[in-house]
Amino acid sequence: MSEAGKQASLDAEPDSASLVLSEFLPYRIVVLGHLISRRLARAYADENITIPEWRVLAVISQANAMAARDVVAKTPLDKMAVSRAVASLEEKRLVERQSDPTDKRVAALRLSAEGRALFARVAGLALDYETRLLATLAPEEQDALLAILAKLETGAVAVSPGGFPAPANSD
Amino acid sequence: MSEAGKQASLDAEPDSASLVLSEFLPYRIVVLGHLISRRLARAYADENITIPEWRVLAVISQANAMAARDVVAKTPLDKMAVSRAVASLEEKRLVERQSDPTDKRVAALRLSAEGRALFARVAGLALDYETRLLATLAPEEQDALLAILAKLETGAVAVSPGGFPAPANSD
DNA sequence: CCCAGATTGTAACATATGTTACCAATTCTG
DNA sequence: CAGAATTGGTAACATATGTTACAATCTGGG
Repeated sequence: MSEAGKQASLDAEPDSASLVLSEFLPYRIVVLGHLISRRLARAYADENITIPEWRVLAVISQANAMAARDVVAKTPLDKMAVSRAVASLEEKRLVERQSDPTDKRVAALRLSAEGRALFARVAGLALDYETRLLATLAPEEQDALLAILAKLETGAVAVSPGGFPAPANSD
Repeated sequence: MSEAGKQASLDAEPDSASLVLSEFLPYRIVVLGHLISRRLARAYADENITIPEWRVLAVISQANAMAARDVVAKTPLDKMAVSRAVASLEEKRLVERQSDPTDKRVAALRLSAEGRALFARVAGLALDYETRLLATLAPEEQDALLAILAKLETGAVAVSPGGFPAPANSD
């Protein structure tokens, strides 16, 4: 009932094109991401803000004012996540919301003075972390990383496991 | 009450070393990770397994049998996550658990035939995705990426935002 | 004008993940 | 061989995240 001794022997190497998790590139990138994310979270844990909140702060800080939908556009957060983060930031008096008279659905979001101060503090730590992280790489590697990241950011969206080119809903 | 016109003007570039989220390296890596994670999830969504479950399958598949604690060691999942994933996999008859007579706390985990088959299917898609993703890079870049990843994996653990060298609890 | 979409944001629920505490089994120490 | 300390695993709760549905606008034809 079998070809040449090809039964599932207990110690044989797996013949289905082996996938070893620890060497699987996408997995390694994902895990690295989690790791970095957790390290960074320490920089704002003291300030009592979450990751989505931090992202919202960072994006708003780049403009004088911005609608929630713009935060959605500039961020991997969906609108519900932004809604929650903004609500929380507003309670903490870090963000102020001023409703737009010409379109009552929208409200302009801007950082309060405290919000700006908090952001500055955290940004300092974050940039410091970035510097330290980059310092573990050789200068050529740092350049290479930027180029590679840019390509992967594009590629990861375009490419799909099945082979089909990315279902309409393109994150 | 001030040096040369250094007040916070509304349109001035932020003088606290500006952090632009979209150019912030750790952020980019984290987001790329999420993106890849979601793409990959499509490969097993059809098979109705979650990410932790997939990881457990992948790790177990590399050995004939393995205790839950070993999965914890080889994975970024904590023991609770592994416990849940294993429970679910057992219900789906993808993993079998055989308690160890010499140490009744431990149970050997191994893939069922169906588990092995499912893993092979998904691994195929996953490896395919990896290939496609890598194909967006030039050959030198592919090599560079591996080297860089290795360094960052080490570096991200060692380095902390504050400057202090990594609190005991080292993920 | 006014109605058929689209857009912006939130409520309310379902899942998933993290945290703490704990039990049972084992090992260590004298 | 008693405790005491450690280890493997899970229960039970708290929190976070994802999903669906919807209310309140707004917009663009006829």
